[in-house]
Amino acid sequence: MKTIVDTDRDFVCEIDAPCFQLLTEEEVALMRGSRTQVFFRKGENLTKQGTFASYVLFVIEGLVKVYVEDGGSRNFNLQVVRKGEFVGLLAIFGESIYSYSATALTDTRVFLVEKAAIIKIIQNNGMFAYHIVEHYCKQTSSMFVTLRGMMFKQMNGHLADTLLYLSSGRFEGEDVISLLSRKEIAEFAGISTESAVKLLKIFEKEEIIRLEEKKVSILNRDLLVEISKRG
Amino acid sequence: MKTIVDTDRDFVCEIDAPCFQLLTEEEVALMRGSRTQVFFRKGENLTKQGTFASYVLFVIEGLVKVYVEDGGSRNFNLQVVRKGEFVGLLAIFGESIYSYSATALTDTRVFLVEKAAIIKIIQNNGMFAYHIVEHYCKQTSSMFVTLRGMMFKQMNGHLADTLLYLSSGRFEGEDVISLLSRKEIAEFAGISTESAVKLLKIFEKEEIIRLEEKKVSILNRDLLVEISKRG
DNA sequence: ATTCCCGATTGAAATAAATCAATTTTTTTA
DNA sequence: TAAAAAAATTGATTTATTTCAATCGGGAAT
Repeated sequence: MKTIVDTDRDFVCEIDAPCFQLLTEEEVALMRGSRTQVFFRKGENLTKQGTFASYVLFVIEGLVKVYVEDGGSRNFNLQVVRKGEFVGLLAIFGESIYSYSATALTDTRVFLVEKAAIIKIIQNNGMFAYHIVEHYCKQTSSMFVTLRGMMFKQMNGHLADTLLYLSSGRFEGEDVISLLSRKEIAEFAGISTESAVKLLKIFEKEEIIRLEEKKVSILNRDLLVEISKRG
Repeated sequence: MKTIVDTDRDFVCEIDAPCFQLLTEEEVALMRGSRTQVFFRKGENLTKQGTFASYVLFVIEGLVKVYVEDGGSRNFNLQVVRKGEFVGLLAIFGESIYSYSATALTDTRVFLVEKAAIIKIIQNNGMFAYHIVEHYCKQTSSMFVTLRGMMFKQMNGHLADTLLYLSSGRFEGEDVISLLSRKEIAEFAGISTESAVKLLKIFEKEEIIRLEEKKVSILNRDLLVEISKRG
């Protein structure tokens, strides 16, 4: 991990995320004092599940895969985080242990904010806290959706959900799927790599998707939605 | 659902939950103006997944089962909520749709707080917001644990986790398991009722638990923890 | 260019758990 | 109290999906 401290540029100029507009000058100063810019190369870990979390990460540039591990070799990929979003915000409270691991899917630029600074600002600035609460709500909501999906659907549905998620507008046209190996796609769907490979072929045969190398093009989104709904 | 409005008693006297101590008189007044007391009989629904959520529920007395549904007949039970805890707080933001259903395991007394009142107080009172954030952190953390469990463990581990959770100190000695049917226990473990029944028998034979009618006594908690860890 | 290695692919076998079907027990209702 | 309904139990069967084993292919290193 290469740490490149950047004290010259102005914090507020860099960060135009909505929630930072809410800070007073005092709070900006507090955060400026406690943040550090860091680069992560593709494949490097931003957080590691179970390790002590003393800071929160805010993504400035790049894509990050968030996943949970079973300790052994199995992972389950939860989401792809992009610029303007936090990683590790959960660890602010309670045990200060990261609940999940995160690795860079592309070269990624983040800044680290001391937990203490975030906590202080949350306590002092209701509007900022409100945005943090909003973040949690969304995260938790999406966890509910994920959990329900995992509990009630089977392979077809899981893979359909994965393809829909990874090809959604959320990533502003970036081709996230092409950044992933078959194994990683399988880990998003929560199925074995072999199952993912076979099922992708089946989807291709049914003209739901087109496969070219690592690229996966969605040919029939409606049908994917249908498969997702059926479960 | 029987709605019993109770405007006589004093809000603050009733509610000694930590987060309400943080409110200013103004805020208490705001909340007092927008809350309604309601009784739910055992088995009644406090929230129904997918319905519009205009208020948040705060449990004053009783036990509530929170679960997600698949639309059909299958449920997955997430947690048991007790007095002093919120239900439906998630719906404050975003779509205002309950992400989960909740039903009373015992006769339950709650009060309903208008979403708008909660939002206003969060925005104005950083310390209160901080507590709400804490609530979300805990909820999300436990979702991560649940999700990891569901993804990586199998039946034994699921049932062990369920028994450990339901017999934990969290419920102050209340015998939660006895309130549940076999089907409901299975729904906590995320396995079929038949599997739960068979596995409970096996645990009994291995002297990990004792079964008497609906009562389940934990004889060997360490072994359950071991089974939970093994997965 | 050739070898090596890792990821992708494919089919066959194994397996965990669900479903099904039948019976017993418990609870509710009349 | 008897009858009916619901829940629990049990064993047999089915099924979805994983695991295993073997092969293929493309890029990196030599």
